[in-house]
Amino acid sequence: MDRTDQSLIAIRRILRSTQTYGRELARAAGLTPVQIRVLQIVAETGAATPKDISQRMRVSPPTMTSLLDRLAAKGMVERQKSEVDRRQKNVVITRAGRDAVHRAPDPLQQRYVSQFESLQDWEQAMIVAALERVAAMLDATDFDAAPVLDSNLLDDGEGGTAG
Amino acid sequence: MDRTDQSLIAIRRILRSTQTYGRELARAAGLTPVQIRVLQIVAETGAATPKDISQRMRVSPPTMTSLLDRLAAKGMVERQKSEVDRRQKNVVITRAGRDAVHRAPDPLQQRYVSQFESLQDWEQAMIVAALERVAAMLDATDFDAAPVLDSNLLDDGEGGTAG
DNA sequence: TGATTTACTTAGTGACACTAATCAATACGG
DNA sequence: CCGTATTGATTAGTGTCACTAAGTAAATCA
Repeated sequence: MDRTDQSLIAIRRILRSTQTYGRELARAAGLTPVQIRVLQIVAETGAATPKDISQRMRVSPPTMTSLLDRLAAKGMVERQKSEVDRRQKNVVITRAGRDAVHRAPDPLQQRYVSQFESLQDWEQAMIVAALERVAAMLDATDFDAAPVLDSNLLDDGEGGTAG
Repeated sequence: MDRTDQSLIAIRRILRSTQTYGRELARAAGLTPVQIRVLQIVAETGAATPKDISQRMRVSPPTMTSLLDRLAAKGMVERQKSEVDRRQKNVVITRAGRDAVHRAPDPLQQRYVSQFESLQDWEQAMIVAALERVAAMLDATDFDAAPVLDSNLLDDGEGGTAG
């Protein structure tokens, strides 16, 4: 078992725990993980077109339509006609949507943050460096993987175009 | 933006790229990511009961039934009656299933391994240490998160109970 | 033996993902 | 300016994956 295998196993453990655990936690907020992700993106960008969101989430436009249908039915988002291009619609988050995102903080936070923050300073630094290295190796994509972080940043965090 | 946020962003980038990228890659093998995961577990354990697999994947028994139905319909697995308990069934992988797992190596491997292996030795060590730290923080579950690694290890890797 | 538990399946539902086709609005070329 | 092509969003239809509730068969226990 070499280091490559070790690192892969660790990554998979991370994936697995967040995925499965994320389902339970999101459901406690009455929303699915995917729905929360959409809300986060909408909240972060202020007003995005369906196409924007679908590209950001790597999902086809029809999928986004149905996701937005569900979120709109729950009163979490609204679709407004665009002024500049009447084919487009601007998706905006409602008060209820913003509240929901706040109530359903990211699954990662729940079990991770407190532990991370209790680490030594040098450990935190090492972990950040390593994670960013790994992310860079994996995330070699063209698109702007603007990090949807946590709901605390969403209210004022409009300019989240992490390039 | 403190270190906690940085680490969360990095983790999310990892999750996102592997999730979305994983879909495409798994489909190239004619199987979905979930199906591959089942096959990996079955291959790794030799013969597992549906219950075993469902618990391992954190999925309800009916879900596992339908997953196994699909895999059986494709000839990837077989359900054999258990000798010790006739309520149980032993799920075993077929030749075709093993081939499929081989053809569809983990998405992680594809973009990650070559880059990782080109790193300096000290960098590899640092990354492994950091990833395992993060995994331990996230993966605070009761069950044995036996790492399904890559298909190359499956043929002989029976004893993969990483506790 | 009869009641309970356990393992798996069936039935029914919902979320999420896709492709193909549709409709409205914009952009382009002559 | 007008017709065609392109673009943005939706509708229609399908398949996978997830769940709960209920059913069947076998094992266990009182």
